[in-house]
Amino acid sequence: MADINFSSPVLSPELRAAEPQAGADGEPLRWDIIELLFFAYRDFVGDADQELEAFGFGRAHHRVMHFVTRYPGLKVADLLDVLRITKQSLGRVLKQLLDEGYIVQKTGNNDRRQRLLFATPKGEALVAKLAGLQTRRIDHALEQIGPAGADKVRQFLRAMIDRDDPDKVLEAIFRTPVAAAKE
Amino acid sequence: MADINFSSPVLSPELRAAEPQAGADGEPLRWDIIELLFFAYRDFVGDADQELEAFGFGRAHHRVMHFVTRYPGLKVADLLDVLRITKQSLGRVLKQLLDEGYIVQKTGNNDRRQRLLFATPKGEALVAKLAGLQTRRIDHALEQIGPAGADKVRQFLRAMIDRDDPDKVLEAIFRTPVAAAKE
DNA sequence: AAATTTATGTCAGCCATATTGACGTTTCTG
DNA sequence: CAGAAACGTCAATATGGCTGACATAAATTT
Repeated sequence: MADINFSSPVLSPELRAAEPQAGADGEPLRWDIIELLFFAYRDFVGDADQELEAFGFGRAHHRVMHFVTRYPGLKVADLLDVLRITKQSLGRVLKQLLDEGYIVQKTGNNDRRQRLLFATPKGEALVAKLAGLQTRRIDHALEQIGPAGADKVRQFLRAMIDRDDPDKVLEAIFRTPVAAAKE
Repeated sequence: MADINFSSPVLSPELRAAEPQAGADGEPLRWDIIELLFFAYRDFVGDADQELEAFGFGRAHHRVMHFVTRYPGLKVADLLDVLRITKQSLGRVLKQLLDEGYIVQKTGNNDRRQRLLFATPKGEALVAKLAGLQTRRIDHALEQIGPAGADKVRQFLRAMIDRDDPDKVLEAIFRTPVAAAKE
C-alpha cells in the first residue's frame, strides 16, 4: 500500500450531509431537527417494542393500554380520536386486551350505549413497566439540559401539536400548565 | 383522510389524567413528556403523510427518499442500518422509487458490488417539499422558545438517541456540533 | 487459483395493522 | 315513534414489516 492518494470520489468517504438546501421559497429547512426527531422517536418507541414482544403485543396494543390507563373511563370514540385509526382497526386490538384481562369495559352511567374503558391492575402494571423504560431514557436526556431546559422542551413539544380540533385527551393535556420544574 | 367528527356536545365529566403513578421502584414516571412526544410526532409525520398520498407513496418511501437525498451516495446496507428494516422490505420500496425516477443507482468506484444511491432532481424536489411542511411546524414551535431554547431541544433530542453502535448517518449527525440557532 | 465472504437482488409466503363499506343492536333524543 | 348516536362485526383489501431460501457478481482470504 504505497501512497494513499484517493482520486476516486468515494473510497472511505466521510459520509456527510448534502449541502443544506432551501425550500421552494428560499426559506432554510430544519434538516437537523427533522432527523433528530426521527432517530429520537425511533429509539424512544424501541424501548417498549422489545418488552411488548414478550407479551405477544405490538405498538397498537401499547398505545391503547397507555391511554386507557392514563385516562380511566375513556370512551371508545375518544380513543379513536386520539389514535386516529378506524374502529375496525381498534376493534381487533381492543378485543385481545379485553380477552386477556388487561382492560375491562363498563357501561356508561348516563349513557348506557357507551363502553367506558378501564385498565385492570394487570394492565396498569404493563403500562407502568413500559413507561419506566421510556422514563429512564427521558430522564437521561433531561439531565443534560437542566430544569429550565426541560420546560423549554415541554413548550416545544406542545407547540408542535395541532391545536385545531383537539381530542379530549389533548384538551386535558393542554388544560394543565407546563409544570415548571422549579429550580 | 376522513376525520371522524361525531363530537357530541354531550356533557361528559371533565376528562383528566389518572393520578401520577410511580414505577415499580418508586421513581416518578414522565407521563407528560411521553404523551407530548406521541402527539408531537403524530402531527409531525402527519404533515408529510397528506402530501405523500397524492404521489401514491407512504411513509416508507419518504424515509428512503429523505436519507438518500440528504446523504448522497448512501449504500443500500447503510440505508438498512438507518431504517432498521430488512433488505426485502427495503427492496419493494426502493424498486418503486427507482422505476419512477426518484432515485438512481451508481456502481461503487472502489467496490463494484456496491450500489450507491442518489436522488434525482425529481426526488430532491419531493423531499424538499415535505421538509418544507415539517419545517413550518418546527419553526412555529421554535419561535416560542427562542434560540437558546432551540439548542436545548437539540441537546435533548440528541441525548434521546442510542449512541451504542451508531450507523453511518448517525455518526455524521453526531460529528456535527449542536449548531447554534442563528437569527 | 480456489474457496469463501460480502453486497445486493429476488422469489415465496406469513403476519400485523391499517383501510373502506355495509349492516345490526342497543340506547338516547327530538 | 323516528332518527341519530355509540358500538360491534363481517368481508375484502393494502401497506409494510418479517423469515427463509437461493442467485450473482465482486472482493477477499487461503
